[in-house]
Amino acid sequence: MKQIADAAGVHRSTVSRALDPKKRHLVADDVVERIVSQAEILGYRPNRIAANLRLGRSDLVGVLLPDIANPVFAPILGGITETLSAAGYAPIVAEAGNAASEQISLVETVLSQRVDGLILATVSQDDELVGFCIRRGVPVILVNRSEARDRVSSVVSDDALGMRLAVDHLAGLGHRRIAHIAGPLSTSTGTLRREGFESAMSRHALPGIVREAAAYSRSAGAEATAHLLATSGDITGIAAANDLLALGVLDALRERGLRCPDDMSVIGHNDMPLMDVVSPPLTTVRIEHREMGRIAARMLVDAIKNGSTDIQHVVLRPELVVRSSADPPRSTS
Amino acid sequence: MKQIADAAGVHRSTVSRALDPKKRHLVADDVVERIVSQAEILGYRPNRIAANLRLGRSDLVGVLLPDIANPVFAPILGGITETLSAAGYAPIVAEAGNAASEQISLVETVLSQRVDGLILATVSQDDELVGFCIRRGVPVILVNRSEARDRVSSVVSDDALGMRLAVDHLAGLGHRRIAHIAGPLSTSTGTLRREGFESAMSRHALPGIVREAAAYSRSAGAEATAHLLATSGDITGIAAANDLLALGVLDALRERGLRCPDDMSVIGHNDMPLMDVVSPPLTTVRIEHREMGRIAARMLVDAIKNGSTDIQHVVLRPELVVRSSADPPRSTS
DNA sequence: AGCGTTACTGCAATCGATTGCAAATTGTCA
DNA sequence: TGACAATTTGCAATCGATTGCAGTAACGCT
Repeated sequence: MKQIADAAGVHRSTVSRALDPKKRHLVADDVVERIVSQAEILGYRPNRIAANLRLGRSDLVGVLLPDIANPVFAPILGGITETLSAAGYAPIVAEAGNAASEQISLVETVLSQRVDGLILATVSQDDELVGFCIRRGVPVILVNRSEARDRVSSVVSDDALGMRLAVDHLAGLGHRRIAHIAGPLSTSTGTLRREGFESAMSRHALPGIVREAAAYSRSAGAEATAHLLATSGDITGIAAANDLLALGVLDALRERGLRCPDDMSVIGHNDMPLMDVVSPPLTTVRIEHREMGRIAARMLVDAIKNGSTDIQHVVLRPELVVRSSADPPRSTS
Repeated sequence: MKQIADAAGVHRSTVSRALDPKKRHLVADDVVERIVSQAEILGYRPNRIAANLRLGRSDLVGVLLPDIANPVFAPILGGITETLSAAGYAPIVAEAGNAASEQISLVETVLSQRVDGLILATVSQDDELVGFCIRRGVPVILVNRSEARDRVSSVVSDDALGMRLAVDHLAGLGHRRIAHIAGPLSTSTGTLRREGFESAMSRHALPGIVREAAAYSRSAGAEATAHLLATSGDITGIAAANDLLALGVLDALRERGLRCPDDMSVIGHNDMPLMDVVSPPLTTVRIEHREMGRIAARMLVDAIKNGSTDIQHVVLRPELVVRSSADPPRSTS
């Protein structure tokens, strides 16, 4: 920059102004042109670090995901990066383990990069992480999962509606004995979907059977299903809180020699990639994850730029995707 | 930091030294203690941006992926983030489109964040991106795909071996008419796997039938398969360059009323997540993507820290995973 | 006592931008 | 012609660390 100033015969500050679109009007046109062409010649690249030091920002946003390999989070991350980079920000991704203490130290690390904001996809219902970030004064947006207390903005799917779609579909097919494989109740999705299941069931005046899985994973889903089948034998339909759990249900059924949908109808949640190609193609509740990421990123950028502290909750509308894993119950019933 | 200096009654530079483990020995023990405790009290957080400005670095690494939603890249990214954050670096992820021009401008954006290095998972065989980065003097590591010219380090899978495993398996089952759905030949994986296919076939003294898909996608795989079936009718086995392509093959077979593996054996490549649960469970070639990401990150960190410019190519050993999509051909042959 | 070490600590420059304030130049109007 | 306004440009401080160099004090040794 100094070189440009010398080459153009002006002061560094003039160069700075000439190169900033918002300040360019302060500089005479011919000087601007001289500076710009010199910058071109010298191959000038502004040093964002220096500018950011001065401006007290970093143009960086931290994104915390529970598990990068989980196909649900890939589209979310995609939507986030897309929107963020369009707004001139760059996402720093971090993969959080399970232990809360670990998470805090992970956030410490991310924060040490001086991120301007944070998008969390990891929070549990009552997460100390949120309080931690608030105390640090870092703008935070929750995505996919929300927290019980209303301390920060979030963008999530309408979990209650999603479960209602699933239950209504099963009930509409004629199922009466319907069970729910719940996700970890420490997560908002786990709790909200379970509540959604129960209220939807009671609208049909049906009793709901619920079994909580230890985690959002295939193996946990299989295990929960095994317990379920051992306890309540006459179930004909299962609404899982999550596609991964639904796959676990399928695993458990297969192991017991039961067929889906013939012996048992199964509905998932999320419509992860490839759910149309599993066997049987999974009827599930679709959530627009990519859009979720986009909105979250947009809200965060807004919060950073305008310093707006008002919290708002965006709730996306899920949609039932009917494939082949749910059929009417066998006529024997 | 100035506050700490005042509170402890020393100069800022002393504080800096006391807080840096590598320089702490230059400061008297009691002073260190005073400074550390004051830092604690004042809740001091070092400003990495300032330090990095001075040190001319950013502790940031750019990661370019062709498509975040593609399940193959999620584990790679996972391995990268894991290793990077352990080394004190943070990954900035960017999703590259297809157009090369777009990619360059994307890299410009990433580079404007002053990243210390770059990991590219996007390159084509002869990619101007690589030259661009070299000219800019940014350390680069290629992952998953390599380039034809040997200008930078890379970590990839042994594509030739992978295809040989697939072909040997099919041939071992008794198949004689085997086709290959190749990936885009502009990518190293496309070319190398095709070459691997052909040389493996000739080892068995079999003629190889090859059809190139327009992209690594299900629809492109289905399309290529449709062409293939229309042209050469007596094929009994297909080795796809990629699981996504293999899923496309399955789609095309289904549409024609052909069953897998009864009418046609299919082998994929990559062993993406969920390939065990599709119908039929896919026999495929497993690649340790997460490990690939780890190694790439480690190599990049090494290149950044030691400024080592020597290029090296790490080649990972793939492994055949036998599931249910490949059986002996029907006895009619 | 005198001299050379060693151990600390302070000073001030530096990294590369941004920006409020002041100065210089030119233009405008009465 | 003089006063005042508008337009440009320069000056220098600032963001928050790092570090080479120099200076001081304490210590050891003969």
